Amino acid sequence: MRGGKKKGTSEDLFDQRTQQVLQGIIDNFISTSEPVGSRTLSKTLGLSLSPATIRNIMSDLSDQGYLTQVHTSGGRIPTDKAYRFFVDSLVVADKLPEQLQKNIEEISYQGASAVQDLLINTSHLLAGLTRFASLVTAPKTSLSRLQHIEFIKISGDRILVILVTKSGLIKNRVVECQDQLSQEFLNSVSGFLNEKFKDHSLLEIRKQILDSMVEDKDRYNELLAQAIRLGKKAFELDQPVELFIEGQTNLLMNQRLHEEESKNSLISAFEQKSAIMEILDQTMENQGTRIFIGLENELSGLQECSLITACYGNKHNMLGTIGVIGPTSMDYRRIIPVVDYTAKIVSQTITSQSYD
Amino acid sequence: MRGGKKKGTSEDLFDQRTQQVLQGIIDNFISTSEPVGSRTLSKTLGLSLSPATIRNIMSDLSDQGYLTQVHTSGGRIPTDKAYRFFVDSLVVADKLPEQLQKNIEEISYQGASAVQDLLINTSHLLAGLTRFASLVTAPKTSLSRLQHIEFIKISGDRILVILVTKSGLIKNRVVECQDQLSQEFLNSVSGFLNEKFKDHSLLEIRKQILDSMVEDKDRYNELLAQAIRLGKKAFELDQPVELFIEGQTNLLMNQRLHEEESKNSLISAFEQKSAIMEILDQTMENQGTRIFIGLENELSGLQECSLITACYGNKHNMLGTIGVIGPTSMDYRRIIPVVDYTAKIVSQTITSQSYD
DNA sequence: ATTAGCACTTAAGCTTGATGAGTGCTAATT
DNA sequence: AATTAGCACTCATCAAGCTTAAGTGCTAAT
Repeated sequence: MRGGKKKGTSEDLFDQRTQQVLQGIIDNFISTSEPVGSRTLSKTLGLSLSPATIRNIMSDLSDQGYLTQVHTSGGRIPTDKAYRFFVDSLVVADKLPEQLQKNIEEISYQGASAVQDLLINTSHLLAGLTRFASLVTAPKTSLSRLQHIEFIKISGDRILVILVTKSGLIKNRVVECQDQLSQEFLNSVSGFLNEKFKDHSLLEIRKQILDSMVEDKDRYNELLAQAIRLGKKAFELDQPVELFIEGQTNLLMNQRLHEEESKNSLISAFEQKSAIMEILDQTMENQGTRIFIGLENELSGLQECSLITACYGNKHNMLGTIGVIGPTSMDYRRIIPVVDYTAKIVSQTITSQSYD
Repeated sequence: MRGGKKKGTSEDLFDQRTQQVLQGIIDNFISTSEPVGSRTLSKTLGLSLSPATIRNIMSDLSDQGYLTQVHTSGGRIPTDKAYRFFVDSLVVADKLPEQLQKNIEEISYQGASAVQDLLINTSHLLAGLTRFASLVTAPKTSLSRLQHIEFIKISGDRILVILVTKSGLIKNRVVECQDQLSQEFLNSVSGFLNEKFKDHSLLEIRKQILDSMVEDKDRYNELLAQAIRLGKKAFELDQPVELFIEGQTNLLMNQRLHEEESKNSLISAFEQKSAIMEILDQTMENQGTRIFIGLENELSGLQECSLITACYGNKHNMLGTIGVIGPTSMDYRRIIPVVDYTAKIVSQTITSQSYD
């Protein structure tokens, strides 16, 4: 009645029935993790089609790359392409059960007065709710804007630098300093820096400081000189990868990844934190939930997994990313809304705590 | 020649040969993880004893609880008791290879200006060197003595509290405060607290503050009143369990723990961080390396593992504990010196950085 | 005290055959 | 023209039976 499925071209527009069959296979496989055959499908699927008919449809789907067979005879399983199709046609994700919503909302209360705590709570929560591995990145420090900087002398030659960003991040680090500086002097320095740089992004500040060092290096104002010297130390803080990963063990214990080898490559993937950071950074370009299925993942260890991410941020811009990593055959309908809503709550919490 | 081994009593004093056999079995099992039989032993062991003789000895050892058989016939494996004997008779642990020493010494350089960083490095290192799971506790905050406290106003009603302890821990937390307090005022408050409480332990400080609140609650000195109020907030900081665990996946991937069930109970053991902390806290009573083998562990999930711990601290007292968790059949000769030396280096580094 | 010899035990590996779920293809049916 | 029934074929899984190798305990010889 509708568009013919046997067009000869490799168009991937299938009629409604084909789609239902594919859907059925995916659903079935997601819940059982077993290859699904024509007979089973004929029964579980609402449509009253004989196994033979279904076989024909499945055969077409295999040709188009939506299904594969593990063994010559033993049912078929969805490919990455099938999941992609499935996810794309998932117009409206499931509504999140109220209980889950409440669970998620709780992260903002659990004594998370600093952003870091909030993020740790979040990664706990995601790992717990999904029983997969969770990823959470901290707001990128270099893009954050300065809220406050302070120097505290804690011993003769050690100064504690405290940096608070608008997004609510608090960083501290001890720097050593050969000159003996009094606390009063340090106060003037931080006062100066606060006044001059408040609201500027850390990246910008670093740049300006480096510039002034070049230009004014023989300036005779001692305050200024020290301010620049200390400022350089404070702002050049390399950004240690701030990535919270949790629930890796969940993933390893997951029945769906049984091969020893894939587990090992997964572990080594988790060890490449900076590679993961990079991927997550890229997701910040556009808002909303993003889904990487199997081979779509750039990191080879994750190519038997799916990665679901969502960004959080305030009204001005996106700050960081949260996500989960699970088997490609995860229950997308359940997981996507969880990640989505969690990102929303994190955003809200951060916004309400930001100092804008 | 020497004390008879067949005394009838259950004395566990065996002659040298018996001991050598036990040693051989343990060594063999540690390196192969396979039950070891009389024939193998007869060959690998230097002594020229026939399998039959060795069988007799093994039989005795079984009676005394040092060996068990997994199957009726299939070699024997050492029990916890055997490892305990082995470890106890390990008078001098192996000398640590120089390369390893160097690796360990590096932890103090990797940009660890704050104690927390040092501890994270340490837990990384231990997990990496042993390929087991590592545990590191932070110095107990309540026992640490105050080096410096500071309040920074970061928005209308939010105050950042920074606490530096003598041991080099830096803690920060945001507290909310209904009264509008100026930064100058906060400076006086922190000045007051610093002066009054420097060098006191946090526990003590908290107690004194609570006492003053009872005694002086209607005192009219505003500075004092606020100092106490803020101080209460600052020092009542619950102590979130500061325990760094790393390399759990190492342990799960370890061939020696294959049963699904034991893996699961191990995972749940790791989730009970506070229980682990408690065990580690107890080890701080006496210095030196401590070893808990199998059932000696109080936490049920760890009863198929051994826990090796050592404390670190400065000249005055022990601050925290480091340790590793591995299979009972780990290579104690190699692992013990690693934990030992690492603790030594951590102690040195902390001492050199402490503000005493 | 030690050892050789022997009967016995058992895990693990291998083959075999039956079973059942699944497939592709063709021919009959609607 | 689409659907279905029928059939031959494939293959994983399981159980049964068999063999092998490593190990044990016991007894008798050394």
